[in-house]
Amino acid sequence: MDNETSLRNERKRGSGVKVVYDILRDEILDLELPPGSPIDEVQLSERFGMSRTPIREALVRLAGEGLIDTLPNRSTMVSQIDFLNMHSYFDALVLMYRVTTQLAAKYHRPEDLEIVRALQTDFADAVEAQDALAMISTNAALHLAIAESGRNSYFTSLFSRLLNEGRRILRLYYQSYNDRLPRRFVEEHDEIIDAVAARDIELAERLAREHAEQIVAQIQKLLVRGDRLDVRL
Amino acid sequence: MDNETSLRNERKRGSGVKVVYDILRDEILDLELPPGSPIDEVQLSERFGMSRTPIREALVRLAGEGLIDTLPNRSTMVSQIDFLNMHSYFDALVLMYRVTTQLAAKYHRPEDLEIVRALQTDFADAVEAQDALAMISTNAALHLAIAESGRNSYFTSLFSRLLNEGRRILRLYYQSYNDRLPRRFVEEHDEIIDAVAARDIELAERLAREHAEQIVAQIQKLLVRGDRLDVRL
DNA sequence: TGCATATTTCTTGTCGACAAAATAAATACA
DNA sequence: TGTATTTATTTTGTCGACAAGAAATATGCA
Repeated sequence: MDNETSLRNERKRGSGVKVVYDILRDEILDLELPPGSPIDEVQLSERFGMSRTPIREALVRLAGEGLIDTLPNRSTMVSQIDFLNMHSYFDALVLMYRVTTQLAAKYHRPEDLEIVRALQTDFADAVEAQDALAMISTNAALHLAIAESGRNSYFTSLFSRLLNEGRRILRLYYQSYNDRLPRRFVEEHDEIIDAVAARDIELAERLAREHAEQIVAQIQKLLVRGDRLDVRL
Repeated sequence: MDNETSLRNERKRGSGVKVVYDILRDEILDLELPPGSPIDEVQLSERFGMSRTPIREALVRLAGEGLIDTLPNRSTMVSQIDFLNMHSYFDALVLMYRVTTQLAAKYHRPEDLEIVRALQTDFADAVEAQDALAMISTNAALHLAIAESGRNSYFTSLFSRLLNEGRRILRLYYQSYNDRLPRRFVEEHDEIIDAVAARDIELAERLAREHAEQIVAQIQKLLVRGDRLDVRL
């Protein structure tokens, strides 16, 4: 808290909203603020040492992404994870894995792969170090980089939303593994990247699908058993 | 302008933001506010008879959906239609047509089809009346209803975003037809709905794809010739 | 004591005003 | 006259304060 209030007077105009937005977003996605946590504007304005106006703007943006729910004239709280519609989430996630990887195999440029490979190294390091939070974020960054090399901003932004939403679920998931993840994931990533680099569109799509479906299957073992994951196009 | 200012004193608390948001959104999507139009907060606050605060909140939400662009500390304007990345748009649109229709064939319930059929009637009426704006909105409503009967909120919301974004392009497109649209579209809709009702998943997906690709192809004839529309999964 | 109504408290929604940033206009100087 | 610097204007970002709605508490009455 001290870190934030100390910035009170050395803040650039317009930066406040972004700071609040980023911090709250991370706290929500990392389950530091678990679903259902009340969000109080005055409390936040005291915490960040600014008036309610910029806080409010950050909250509006978070609400726009569905991360918080606002009851009119009443309280606002961190939105619940929708376990009932989890199958929707998994369907969408698998499809986006497939589509973005496939497009990456088609349209990537050499310089994209450098970034991707660097992020894959980061992910491997995180697995080696058994750092769950780092695994989640580097994994997301890696797949987003692949998606971006496919050059379709609509798919990328939906994928990004899904991966973020997933951070909340994955946080639970990784915990169940005692924050240890098999190296197989690292190898699968390598195979996917190789297929993309070789521009083997079908292989890239198949590997991405298998990768995604396997992750989903493992998560589902932990959750209410959804029985509707069979997207075939 | 009078309509809006007259509501100055009879407004329910909290409703202002929604009103401003809805109106501006429609004006942008219907090209009443063409891309690049400057958005002035004080001007809007005078127009709607309220302070800048609720105006600002509406603008933040619009910016969140990419409908306006905000230059920090400077002007904010209606965002440009991205003709350069149009292929991305078409790829995403076609895929969403396919996925949502396919899921509808799988998971729709009888009561969903009543709504869908009613909206199809509305669309047919609009075509008959040669009312371009009505065609655009009823067409979007119809396909969204189909999507919703597929019960995947992630796909539905991306599809909704795409159809809205499309309203700006379609507005140009329909104009090129002199606001007349062939009845073929009505027939194609009927076929799609029948396939969904029969739960013929493959047929529904194929018809939706053909429907979408045909529309896209016709739009592309009007635009910068994009050469990257060949999504095959 | 139990329930309905009134009052208080608490949080959000809105407002008007001020300050900072950027742009446009004006002035000074060569 | 042309350019650089200074000043004014415009527009956004932030603030503190107030009002409305809802929830919590207190009061009145049977």
